[in-house]
Amino acid sequence: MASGHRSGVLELAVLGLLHETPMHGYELRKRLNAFLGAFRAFGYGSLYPCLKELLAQGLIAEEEPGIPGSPLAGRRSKIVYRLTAEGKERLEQLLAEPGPAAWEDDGFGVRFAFFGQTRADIRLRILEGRRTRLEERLDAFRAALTRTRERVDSYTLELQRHGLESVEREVRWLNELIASERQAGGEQGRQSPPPGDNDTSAGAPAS
Amino acid sequence: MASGHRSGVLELAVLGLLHETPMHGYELRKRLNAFLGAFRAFGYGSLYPCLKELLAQGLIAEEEPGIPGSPLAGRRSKIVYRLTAEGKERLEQLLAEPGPAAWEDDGFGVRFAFFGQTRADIRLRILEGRRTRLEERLDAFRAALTRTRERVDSYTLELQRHGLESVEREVRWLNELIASERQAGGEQGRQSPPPGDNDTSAGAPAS
DNA sequence: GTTAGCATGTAAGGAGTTACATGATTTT
DNA sequence: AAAATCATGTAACTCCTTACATGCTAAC
Repeated sequence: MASGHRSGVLELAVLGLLHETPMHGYELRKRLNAFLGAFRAFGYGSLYPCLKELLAQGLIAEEEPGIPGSPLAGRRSKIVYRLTAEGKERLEQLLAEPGPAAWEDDGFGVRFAFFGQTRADIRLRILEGRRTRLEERLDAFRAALTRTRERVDSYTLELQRHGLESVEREVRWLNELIASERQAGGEQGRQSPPPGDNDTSAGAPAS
Repeated sequence: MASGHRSGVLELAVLGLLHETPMHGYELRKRLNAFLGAFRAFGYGSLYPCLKELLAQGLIAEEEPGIPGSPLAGRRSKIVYRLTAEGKERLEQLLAEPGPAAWEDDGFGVRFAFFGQTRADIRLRILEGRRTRLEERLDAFRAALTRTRERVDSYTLELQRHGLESVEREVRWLNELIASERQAGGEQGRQSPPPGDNDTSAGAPAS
């Protein structure tokens, strides 16, 4: 009920960033766009309504200023948000959520960006899901190429060739990532690193 | 007035495909998705409303069956659409339209796919616009990378690295295309091939 | 004669975008 | 004190997706 018009990339990204540290909207947006960088960008018109609803759902809360009862209780012009306990739960659920959401371009991108907060077995599942998705695309695509071979002009063909190569390239990238995840996961005990928060030297691939 | 809720990728793609040959919706959708292949896909829920409105605007028309006054005048179950003269005009206008629409991911993709129907000078302008757009992205991106360098974990970094490389790769691709356009354009007279319809051996890049 | 897939559509709604409006703070 | 830019928001709209509904036609 109560019209949820939220779910998707933005919610996840906001929760994920606020998990690292509390922030106000303006800064959040900058970090967001730096973070998602090449593949997505949001404006305030998307961000603020999203914050509003996350607040209504109790997933985030306005940070209380240091001294309660101080004369600063009036409207401060910065509103700092932090993740609540429920928000943290929701974040974990979203990051681990199986199914299409995690393989599509955007959904995969955000989830990958937060891999540092994700269990090793789930990381692997997401990487493999993404690869399968891309390989399906490649098949459909190659089939279409062979079928229509003769009937398209060279520009169309060139576009498809370039698209194909891009996807192939991403598959190779995924293969490397998967290999290095498997290695890291197989070496020591099992999956899932100890729930002490990860530092910067996590299990990510060597350059 | 009269609520135009059409403009963007689909309209252009439909007009472009119908320019090549008349078709009914079902087939159009298949061709569409084969054509745009890697980077976009549409469902009937998008296509049919689009056809409806293009029809209302007079940009496309239902094909008359061969024999007028024949007993087949009742509802045929296939509705074949063709491009009208106004539709062709609109198509040319859309393909040549300057500004952001032609540099963004989708807008550029469709326009490039129809380069065979586009004047040489416009092709070059679009390619260069796209390149500029991507280079802006690269700058903003590299700046963000340097600023946040130390504060992100290795997965985030890896994602950004991969994103950066993808964009760089597309820039190189564009550079090759631009070079080969310049060469082809500079060799004979000037820009814009004679307005006799182009055959398949157009000026596209060598593999 | 019934499944499979061709063919056409509609209603509801999701996920943002664009353009606008406005106040607070810092810089010059 | 003017200009820049930080900071927060809303209303309207766009463009597409999902789920549904329906009939036709060819194959088995």
